[in-house]
Amino acid sequence: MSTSKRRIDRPSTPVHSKRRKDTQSRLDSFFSSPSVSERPGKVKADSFQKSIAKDIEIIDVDLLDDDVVSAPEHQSSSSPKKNSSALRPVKLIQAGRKDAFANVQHTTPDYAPLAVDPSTYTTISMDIAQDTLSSRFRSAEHLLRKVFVQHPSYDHIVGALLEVGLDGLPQRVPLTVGIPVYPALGSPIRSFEEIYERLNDLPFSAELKYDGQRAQIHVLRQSDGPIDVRVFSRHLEDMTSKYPDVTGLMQVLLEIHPETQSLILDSEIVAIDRATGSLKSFQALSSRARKDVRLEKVEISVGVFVFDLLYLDGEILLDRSFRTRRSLMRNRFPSYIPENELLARFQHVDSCDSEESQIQLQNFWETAVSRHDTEGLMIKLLDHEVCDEDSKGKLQARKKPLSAIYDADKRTFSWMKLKKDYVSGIGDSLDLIPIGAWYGNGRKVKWWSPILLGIWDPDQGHPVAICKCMSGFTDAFYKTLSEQFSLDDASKCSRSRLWDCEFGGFKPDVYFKPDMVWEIRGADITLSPISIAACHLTSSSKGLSLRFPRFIRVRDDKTIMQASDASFLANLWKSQQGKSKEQDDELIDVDVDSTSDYSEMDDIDI
DNA sequence: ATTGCCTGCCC
DNA sequence: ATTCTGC
DNA sequence: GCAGAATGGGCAGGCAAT
Repeated sequence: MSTSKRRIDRPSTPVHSKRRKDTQSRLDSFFSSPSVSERPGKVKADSFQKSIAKDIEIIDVDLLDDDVVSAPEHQSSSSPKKNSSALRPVKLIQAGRKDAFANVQHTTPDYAPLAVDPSTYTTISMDIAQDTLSSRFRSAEHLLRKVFVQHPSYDHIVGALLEVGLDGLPQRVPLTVGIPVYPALGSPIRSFEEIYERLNDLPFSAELKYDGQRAQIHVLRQSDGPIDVRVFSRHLEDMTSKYPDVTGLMQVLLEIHPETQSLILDSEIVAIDRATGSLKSFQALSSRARKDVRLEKVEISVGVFVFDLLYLDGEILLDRSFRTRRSLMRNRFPSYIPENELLARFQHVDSCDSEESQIQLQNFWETAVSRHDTEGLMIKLLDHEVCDEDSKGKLQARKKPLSAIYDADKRTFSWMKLKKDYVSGIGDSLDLIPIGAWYGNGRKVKWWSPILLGIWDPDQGHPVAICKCMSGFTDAFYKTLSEQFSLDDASKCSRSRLWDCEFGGFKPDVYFKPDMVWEIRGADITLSPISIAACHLTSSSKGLSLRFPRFIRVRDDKTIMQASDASFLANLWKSQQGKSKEQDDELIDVDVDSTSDYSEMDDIDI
């Protein structure tokens, strides 16, 4: 077995190839970026965030398993000492240890390209004191991660690493138009109080949070004229062929702005009604065709609601403050509706800055809550926090100052999402009956998970399945539940359908005796292909279900006959239909009766 | 051709 | 997506 | 505070069975 072959160039690692999508090759070929190797990549782009070690595994386990693991001539044939030095990095990697990555990285420059000496690993490890080593590992890992989230190409990174090592890496592999950046994310919060706690009076912007699809749009004017556009999803999938209407929009936009060479925008693509301009549901958007869509074939029009600018004409803007990036974006690229009706619209997200006034902010939130076509607000810190000299040394143990950079791949509190359905008293809360369950997996093997829930049908006098639920339960609750509904007690739980219920398309492993009521929260009511709940009350005779269902609490005070019923559900659904602006007043007739509990409509204080 | 089932991706 | 748990 | 795990509804697309 040859030890000299660099397995980096092999098409894939057998062990890991199955689930890996061919993202890398597409990234590398786009805009004729300088591909380092011709390898048809098999690297899953987002695995870095799961564990750096697991990704480098692709590069280096390849190396190692050829050169070390499956090279018995290097080891004794029978019982190789499990911790023999040459195997150490492999072990670390297999154990998912992050420092394994750094270990490998540090040794990378020592690889002779065609002849790897496995002992290199430990030689280096042994020479350096453990703490020095681990701190070096940490900073190496940190640097690599930072480079990776702005330019997720292993080919480029490994190539640069072999040439210039860690130090020159950021300059060698910078953010590049055509290579997607891992998007910045927002942390969930549940009140304005929490905003002020976190931001402590620093100015922020509140943006409407639209219910669409995240899109990072790259635009590059090529030297010979044509304008290249790429659209990437939140997980960096290339969606360009799904959105010819967005591509077309960006091309005309650059025709209007002949001075512009290149840019990267962050945005939400939202389905819109072409006639009225009102927003359509997420479900409408997701019914669009996804592959090789032709502009004339587009059936659902969209608006591109832009909210950030990451790159402009050769300048990387990630480290600028949000205020700077935003004003650059707004001033340079005003909202625009193309004449060609087939093209997407270019719009800025609606927003209200905290500097305007408390009243305006309050109104903004209330508007967001009342219209049913938005999810809530995104709160974004506008400026980097500055630590003044006085407080520097002496004052309290300060937290790290907040920054308003574009923090690729991070869920920070400089971006917060305040969704209506997080806030108690707002959003859809249902009282549902557990009527069945499935056997759990993994850490939930000992318990029932998910649980099947039903509404109450007063006409038939039995529950009707509406959705499954697996979120919001504590381990302790699961335990209790497994005792309350045990197959040992056939009066409560059974493999066969002993109790009168309708299940629609749901086929649980076990059935529960309808016996209790739980409060379940969700974001939206959906028209469901498998639920038959309230199906006689919907236009399409499809049933209704719940988006993002999660358990809130047991309703000991309710019997199953007091659970939410079909008409309550149907009213919720109707009230959320077609409600863009003010036009929904006639429809709202949700009876706030005994079946629901709206008692705790706590206003949120601003 | 049509239907059903599974995967992969969106949220 | 949401949530809980363990480091 | 963060990563990891388990799994929600629902769509298009692809493939196999009818």
